[in-house]
Amino acid sequence: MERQSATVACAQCPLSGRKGLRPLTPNLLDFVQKFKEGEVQVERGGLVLEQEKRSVHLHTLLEGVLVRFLTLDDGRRQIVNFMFPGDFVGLQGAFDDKLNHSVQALLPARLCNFGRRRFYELISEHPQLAYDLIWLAACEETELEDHMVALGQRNAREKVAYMAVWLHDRALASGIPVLHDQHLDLPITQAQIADMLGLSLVHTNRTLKALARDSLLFWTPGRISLPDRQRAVDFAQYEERSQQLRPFI
Amino acid sequence: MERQSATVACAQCPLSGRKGLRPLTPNLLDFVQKFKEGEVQVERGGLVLEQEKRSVHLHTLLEGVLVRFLTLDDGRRQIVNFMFPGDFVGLQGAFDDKLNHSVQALLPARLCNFGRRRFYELISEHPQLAYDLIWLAACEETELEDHMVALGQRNAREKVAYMAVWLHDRALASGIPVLHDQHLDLPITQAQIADMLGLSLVHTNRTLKALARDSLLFWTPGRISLPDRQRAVDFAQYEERSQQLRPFI
DNA sequence: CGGCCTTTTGAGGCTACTCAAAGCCGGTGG
DNA sequence: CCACCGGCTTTGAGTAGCCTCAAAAGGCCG
Repeated sequence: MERQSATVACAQCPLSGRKGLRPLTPNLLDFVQKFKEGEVQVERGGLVLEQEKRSVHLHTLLEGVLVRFLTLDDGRRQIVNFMFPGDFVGLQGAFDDKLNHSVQALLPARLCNFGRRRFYELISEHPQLAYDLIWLAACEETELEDHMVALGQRNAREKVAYMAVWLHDRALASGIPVLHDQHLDLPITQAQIADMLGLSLVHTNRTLKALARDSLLFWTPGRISLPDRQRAVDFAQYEERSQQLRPFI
Repeated sequence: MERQSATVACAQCPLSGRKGLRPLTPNLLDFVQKFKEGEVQVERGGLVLEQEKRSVHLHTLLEGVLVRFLTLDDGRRQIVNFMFPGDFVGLQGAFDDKLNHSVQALLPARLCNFGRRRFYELISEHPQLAYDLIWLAACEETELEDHMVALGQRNAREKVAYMAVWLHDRALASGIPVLHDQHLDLPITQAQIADMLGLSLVHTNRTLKALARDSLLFWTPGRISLPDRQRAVDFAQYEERSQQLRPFI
């Protein structure tokens, strides 16, 4: 499921220069290097973090896409967010002994490891890093709030449209290829769409069909196509967020 | 709606020694004092922050209870969280020019003001403050995730039970009085319950009736009573979170 | 007393759910 | 090379949970 992989020096961090991300200064790269404790590679479907367990590491996602979800005792699942390169993974692990959520790889992923024990040390010497982490946490909060609006206030079709546009935006903003600005290749199953939007699997399928019939969006296995983004945005009442360059650590 | 009020020195901060909160060291109190730019008092129903606007200040909630919500263009509202004394209000305002949500006072509230411009300065000199802020942000994230599970996976009765138990927990943990460990006095309208849980007003009302019929909980205007907390917890599949002392700034 | 906000109740309808089963596709092994 | 298997998608049928429209009742305040 997981395996260690050859570690890349921070100076060669694949995130430096990645579209949408604000590069770290050489000075900070040097500093962060001292905290990097190798990398993990996780294949498609593999678990990065597991709910109820405690994590030894915090991570930065170097490559790939992740899903974050909670599971109830009776098996119901709620996907709370997707994570893209540059995102900080497992922040809660720095404070709580038990994790609130699980994290799974949607695409083969590579993550950078930081020791949980040295977290305070990591942020205390360079306030810039602390500032950036708070920034990322604030972004994350904004995203969750937007997802909540979708969950609570939108109907099935609006929900799916919202999710499609959001994924497109997020992919574009983090340098995941989007062919012709329309086609996003991500292996998201209908069961996952259902678990994110609080819909049943069957109704999710029918809703996808309906949206395709109206040519609003085509969510085929492995690909999300938005022939007319603006129309989808309007339909979903999607609220555009300012796309600043995101920091990463 | 808002008015300035007599400022209290940080050394006399009403949050020091408040139940559930970890007091600041005299050293830090002194430091924070330099950033305090007065207070605001907001009456019941008054707006603390407004969506789409930019805020000049960040705040710490000294007294009272707040609701945080987003509004769609067509008027649909989604309440995303409630805030209790010690909570940091308006973190997003430190980074984005436009706020994602509005914040309204549920009880008469008093807030401490910090200048948005000096945010970096505030966290950079004392890493402890940065660390605490990241902690609070992580807590907030956990809460939102739990709310999302309620929104996406629970039915109407479970949702209401979840919300009641959660509010009780949060009130207890921040020193809001809960009579006999059962009765929490909070003026939450059925419309607000509906807006938090993604239910219609009518159905919310019927659900409350049904829960009262089963003696699971009594949510009368102005008061939430839980005669048997454990039964409500089980019914809602409420997940208990570790209650550590929360930091505040 | 009148007006406004909130709560309550009734009736009818649609959205989304459950149960069930078939089709599809890629992978595996005989 | 083909049969088999498991995971995912698709479709049908019937139903229940929740919604909308509508209106009355209760409570608070000027």
